[in-house]
Amino acid sequence: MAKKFYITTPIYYPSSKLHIGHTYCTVATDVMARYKRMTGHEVMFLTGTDEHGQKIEQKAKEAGVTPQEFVDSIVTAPGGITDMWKLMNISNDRFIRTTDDYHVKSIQRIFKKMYDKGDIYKGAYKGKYCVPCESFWTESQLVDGKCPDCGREVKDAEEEAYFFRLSKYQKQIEDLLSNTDFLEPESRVNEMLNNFVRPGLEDLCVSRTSFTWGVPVDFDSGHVVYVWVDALFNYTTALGFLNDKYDDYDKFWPADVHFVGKEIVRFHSIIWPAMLMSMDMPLPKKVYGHGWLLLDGGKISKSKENTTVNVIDPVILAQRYGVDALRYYLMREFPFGSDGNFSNELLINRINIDLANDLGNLVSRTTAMVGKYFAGKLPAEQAADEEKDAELIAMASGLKDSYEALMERYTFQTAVVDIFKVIDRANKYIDENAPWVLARSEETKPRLARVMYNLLETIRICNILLTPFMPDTVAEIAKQIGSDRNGWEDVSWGLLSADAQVTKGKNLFPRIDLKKELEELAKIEEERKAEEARKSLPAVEVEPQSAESVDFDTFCKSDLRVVKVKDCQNVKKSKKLLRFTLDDGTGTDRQILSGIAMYYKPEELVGKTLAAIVNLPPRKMMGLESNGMLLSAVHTEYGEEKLNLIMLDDAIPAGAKLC
RNA sequence: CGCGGGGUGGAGCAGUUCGGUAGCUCAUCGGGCUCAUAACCCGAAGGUCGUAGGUUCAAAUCCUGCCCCCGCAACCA
Repeated sequence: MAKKFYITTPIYYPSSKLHIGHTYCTVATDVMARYKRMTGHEVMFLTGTDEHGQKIEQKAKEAGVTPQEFVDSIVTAPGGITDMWKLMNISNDRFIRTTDDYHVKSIQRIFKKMYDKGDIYKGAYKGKYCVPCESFWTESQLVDGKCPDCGREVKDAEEEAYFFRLSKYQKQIEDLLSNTDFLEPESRVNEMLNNFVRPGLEDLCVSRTSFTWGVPVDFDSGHVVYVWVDALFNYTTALGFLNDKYDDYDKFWPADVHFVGKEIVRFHSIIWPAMLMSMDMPLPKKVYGHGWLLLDGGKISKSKENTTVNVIDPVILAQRYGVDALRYYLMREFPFGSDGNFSNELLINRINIDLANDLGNLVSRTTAMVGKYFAGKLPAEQAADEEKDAELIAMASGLKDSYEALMERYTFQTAVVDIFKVIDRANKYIDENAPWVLARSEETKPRLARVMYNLLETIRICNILLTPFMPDTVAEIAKQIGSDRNGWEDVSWGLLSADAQVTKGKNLFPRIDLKKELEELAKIEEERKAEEARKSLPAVEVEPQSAESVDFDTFCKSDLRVVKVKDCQNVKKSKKLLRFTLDDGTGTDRQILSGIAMYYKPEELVGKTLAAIVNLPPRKMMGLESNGMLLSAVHTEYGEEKLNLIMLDDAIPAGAKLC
């Protein structure tokens, strides 16, 4: 009976297109799944999408479609997520959508079960309520104690909601994290314990009444199941837990490993096991929190509108360089557990150096020589191995064990690096033996044949081990060296048949002209961005005028004054705040903080004449006091917010009143 | 004292678990080869491993203080 292996990616939230960060996680999972299949396991590889929630509901509304139509357009439509995984050669066995009928039914049953057990109870979600907006806010969401949407007063209110007794599992979770290797890498464990577990776990709100796009609580209409129960249990419903769609729960649960990004480690290492404990279900054997791909050292974000940071489109990269090159880069460039940099330059260099120069070129020169010297077929007559062949053969033969150990620990980077050490050694071996010299005399032909055989054999072994990373390339190389022994059990020296038909094929990885290519990419990116902006967003938008009137006396209470900028500095540790020292005509400097650092450099504002309201109550920001507010004009251009300070004629003296 | 990650030749990284000659790729310089994708092979120069102290026969690695960078959080009148 084959050993079982169940592995999952997170289910992604399809509020917009996925980016290379999602690709990274999914590729890593795919590599692991393929590795396990290769080594004889019966694998279940699950990925999918988490399609409920307020944000999707909102986005759909904006787009003028139903939530279901909205998620369909991102998940299953041409060019959607399922297409993307096909393009990336992802070998998932199943794809779950939380809107799938069977999942919804299962979740309702799970929710009821936890309720019946008493681990889910009805309580009240205390907060601030804004009557006109009909919305709930938490204390921290309020702006100056008022509704962040409309700015009106809010009042204490309670919303009925269901809670999960997370606190009940405090001890067990603490024990699970601190005494087992449930969560890896270890650096994440401390983070969880210090931040969340040791301070005390609070019961978790698991239902909402503020939106409807979710799994309905079937015994209490008006409530929908909030993300935790809905999304996390996907790992079991996709196996048929409490539904009839599938029948693999007993076979595959518990999962061998959940691969997750570090931002959701918390949910998977605290909430998820607690809920499973509540359900008396076995826990997954491991949760592995991988790192993030950083762009120029900064986080990739779906919503980031910052102009200098572009969201990398994996589709474009895969089309230009090939899926395998991209997959290889993602696994090779940095360790799986830590953050790593992504840039087009790093990617192209990696492709050129490892794939074109080392691997591609090795295959190319080897197959070319077998073709040239032996018409594609090595003769039976071969010399015995010599002393100087030993190192190459030993390296290639010894690779399997270390590779296996590394893959089992998810150290993909090192596994790949080790393979390439052997590939490097093979290139050196060619130089040492100078086959072109051996080819000059009939006498040395048997030796030549042996050298070529050793090269082919080295390539064959490395090639098999690269299978999880570059499935297409591996098949092509096997074809070129004429190998029909390409399985895990074939990773053993000397199995290539002596008369294998070798064919020099196309270049596996053509070299890329770095400079030219970077220019091309920059051009594509620019065009794409301009196009998108023009297509989907209006050139200029302004906020609609207020319907509410303000009486004259109230307006007159605002003391608006002309001020001169004496000094302006960035506030340390803040991206948004500038600290102004102003002359307001009183003779005493006035300090105002303004969140406009994204729009202005401090030095360009010194000496300017601006307008400010000066009789606002003082307010502290980042520990500094702000006395008033600078006036500026805001509008939106192609979806991007623009801000201009109101600049006045420098002839106006400081302190002049605006009325 | 909010939490976490990090600072290693010009660039990007490994090494830190379990102290013992500081390693890889690129870039630079010199040489070799001509089978191959202007690629491959050899050699050289270049590092007080952020900083100050401590433990030790021995510290990039263990301990303590400090500085700087990044992410989360907060803030954005």
